Parts: sequence; structure tokens; C-alpha cells
Amino acid sequence: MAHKQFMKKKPVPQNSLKDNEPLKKMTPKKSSKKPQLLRGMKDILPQEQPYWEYVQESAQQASRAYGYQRIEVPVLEEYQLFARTVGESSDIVSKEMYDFETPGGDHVALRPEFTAGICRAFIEHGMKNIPQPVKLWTDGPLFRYDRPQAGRYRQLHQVDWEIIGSHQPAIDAELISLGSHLLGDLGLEVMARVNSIGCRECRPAYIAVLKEYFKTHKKNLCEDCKNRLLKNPLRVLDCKEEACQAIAAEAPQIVDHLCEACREHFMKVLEYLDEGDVVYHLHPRLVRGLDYYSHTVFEFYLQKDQEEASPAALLGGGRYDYLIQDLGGPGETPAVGMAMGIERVILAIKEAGVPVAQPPTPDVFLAQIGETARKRALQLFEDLRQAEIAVAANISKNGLSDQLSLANKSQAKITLILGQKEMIDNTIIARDMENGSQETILQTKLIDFLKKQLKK
RNA sequence: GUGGCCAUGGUGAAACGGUUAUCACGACAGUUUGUGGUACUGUCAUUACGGGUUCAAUUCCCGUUGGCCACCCCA
Repeated sequence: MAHKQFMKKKPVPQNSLKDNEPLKKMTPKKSSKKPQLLRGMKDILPQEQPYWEYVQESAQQASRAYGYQRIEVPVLEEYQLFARTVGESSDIVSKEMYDFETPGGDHVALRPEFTAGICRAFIEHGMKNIPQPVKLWTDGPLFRYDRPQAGRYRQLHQVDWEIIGSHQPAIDAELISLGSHLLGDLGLEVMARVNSIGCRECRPAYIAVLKEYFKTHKKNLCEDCKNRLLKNPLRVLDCKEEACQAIAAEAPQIVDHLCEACREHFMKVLEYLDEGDVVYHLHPRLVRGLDYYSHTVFEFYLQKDQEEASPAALLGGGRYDYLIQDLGGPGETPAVGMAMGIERVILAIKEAGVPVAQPPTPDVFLAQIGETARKRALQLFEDLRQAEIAVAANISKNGLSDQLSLANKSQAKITLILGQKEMIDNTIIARDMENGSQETILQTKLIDFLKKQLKK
């Protein structure tokens, strides 16, 4: 029923059929409007695939090397799952979520991030009963209804890692280290910003202090910040307005207001990071937009962007010690997680001119002339494939010129030519595409011949 | 959600009120039916969609859709 409202009925032109009018005029004008991508959606075309494979394969390799197990969670979850974790008041939930009612009356949402779904799975499958911490990774599409820009889409892709079940600061450092090394392996020069936003004990106290401070400067803050002061005072810290930045620069820093436990935890994290080769800066004004974070938070940027007022983070994450408990999971299940934006990483890779592997070219191209040869070619194609010779062909073509031209474009090293004549004496021609020299060989010897030629 | 710039074949561009919308790349079909990477010929756009102004609109105006940029926010 709901769809009725979208069916805006256009007045149907009542062009009456005049007696002498040629029928042609009556054929409905086909809609000239071409189908178009929905705003913020993107096709990932064949020529983009090498970049995606490069990033996804690197991520998979790194995840395995660091001992993560793959998990996949649904694109669709209960609306409440995100409202409870990401936060009802957060922008992601309050204005960027694709949510709707199912025909059965459930309020559901397209996932705007991974953590909530993975934590739901952790609880639902009793993962508290396997050795802790549980290290999980995944990747896939996420949906956020905001205004698109380059490197920002409504359907976006992330790689995500979660370590659930340990409060150990070494875990935070391990995760950050994975992020740093993966981005480095991808060929990007990055640096991390790291901060601690405290726990439920010390953060409220700090926020109170911060509020006091900003109130004394209220008249110099921008309009947005006056709002933020009420809603989420921490966000005033990373406002881009110069005036606000100046005020924020002098603001009390959270690191000076952490409770003893948080302070110790954070110091330990930094200590572990110092042991490794992670390039990081302590960034006392770094806060993150999701409500569930506590303690350690971090983001990675391109080194060349670090001077920018608002560099786009390639990867971000932090600790969320309360989330699982808040969802009704086993008490005391601290966790850390992070996610990497694939589109942004690819953008950065392109800008940096990092070379990515192109799809392999075929070893041989199989050309056929005539109907009997075509039938034989179909078999031969399969024989070659099973002999692990990468073979290309375009069986729909007839002319040899055409096929040679395609062979040339495919960059095959050898073209095999199978025609009437060869069919009669069971031979096949092998043409070297470099120098044009040809050799006629028995079909029975073909695979040996090719293996020798291709040094397989 | 706010503000700005933009929209011409598959791709990249030109024309910017006035005859059949120009060029390059590309794709497809050929150059007398068995030899590619050069050459030649042909085909491939009701100028995003809808409306308005005008004798005339790709060109001006409005709306819609989409892209980009700056916010908001985030990856």
C-alpha cells in the first residue's frame, strides 16, 4: 500500500486516434529518460576492480597474519540495535540512517557501521565462551544517507576489525599497529592521531570542566558550537572555525582530567606504541562521533594532509568497553575496534600513484575458422584450461583477422589457429604474436608444446 | 539538511541564440570471404529529464535528477 503514494499519476494524454493518422504516431513514445544511479551510489566498474582487489586482498592477508577470523553479518538489522549503540542523538542515527518498516511491521535499518552488528553476533552466539579476546574482521557495504562528495558515498565500503573481550592496553596498541602497517603496506604514508576520552567516571567530570570553560567564551564561539555546547561539548574541540579553534586550543585537556585507571591505561597504550614503529601524535582534541567510544580513540590520516584543518580520516576506531554490556551481553566485555574506508583508501592510492596489479593476460588466444573447427575449439579450450594454460578466445567471431586483432588486444603471447585444413590433418598453427613466426604442430602435442614455449 | 559551481555520443573535449551539433579516442561492420599490432570506408547524440522565453535554444530562465566543492558529519 505504501508504494501508492509514489505512483504520482501523470495525466495520460488522450490523443484520440484520428481516422487518417498513421499508426506510427500512436506507438507510445518510449521514455527518453535513461536510468540513472541513485544519489551517492556508485558502480564499481571492471577498470576499478584492480584497486578493490588490491585493498581487499591486502586487508585479508593482514587480518589473517594478525590472527583475525572472518565474520559476516547482515546488511539489515533491527533499527534499535543502532539507536542503542551508535546513539540516538548521533548524526549517523538521527539523520543518516536508511530505516524503514518491513511488511511484517518491524522497524529495521541498513547498517551504517559494523560494530553494532558484530557485537550483536558476539552476544547471540555466546562468543564469551571461546578463548578471549575474540578477534574478528569483515568487510562490505555500509549505508549512510548524507550528502555525497568525492570519497564519500551513501553506499560506502569499509574493512572492519574488532577485538572483543580484553581490557589490556596492549590490545589497543596491537590494533593501531595493524592499521598502521596495513596502510603502510598499501603504499600510503600515514600517521595516527591518538587520544583518550576517558571512562564513565572521569569523562562527565571533564565535560563539566570543559563546559565551564567554553561558557566563559561563549560569545566568541560560532553558532554551531553554541549548539554543540549543549548537545556534545567535546565536539567544540574539533570545530574548524578559527575563532573556535583558538578557544579550543586553550581549553582544558582531557588527558589532564583522566581518572587514575584511564590515565594508566592510556599511558600503557602509548608505551606499547612507542615500542613499535607506528607514527603517531598525541592529539588531545580528538573526539569521535559515535557514542559508544570510551578510553582510547584514534584516526589515521595521510601524512601530507596533517596540516589541513579537517583531513579525511582513512581509518578510525577506538575502545568501547560498555557497548556489549549495554546491549544485554555478558557483563564486563571490554572491546576495541576500527574501520578503514575503502573508497578513501583507493582515492589516496590513486593520488599517490601506487601501482596495483593488473589482471593477468592470457597465455594463448584460440582462433577458429569454420564450423567444425569451432566445435573442436570448444573442447580444446577446456583441455587448455585444465592444463592450466590461461586461454582466451572469442568463439562468436568468424573472421581470422578479427580474431587476430582480438588476440593482439588481449596481449596473448601465442595465438592458436584452427581451420579446415588443420582439422583434416589434426594439426594446429601456433603463431608467435611478438615476431609473427608460425609453426604447425600436431594437436596431440599441443599442450607439451605450449608448456615448453611458455616455460611452464 | 545549508550554500556555491556544473551536466554535449561509450570516453575526453569543441560549438555558447541561427543552416544536416565539430573533433579525437573507442566500439561495431567492411576493404571480394585463412593472418593482428599500421591504412581506408561506413555506422554509432531527438545536447541528463521536464517546462518556459524567442521567429529560432546545446546556448537564456525555472523546476527535477545526478556530479563536484565548502559546511554539517563521517570512513
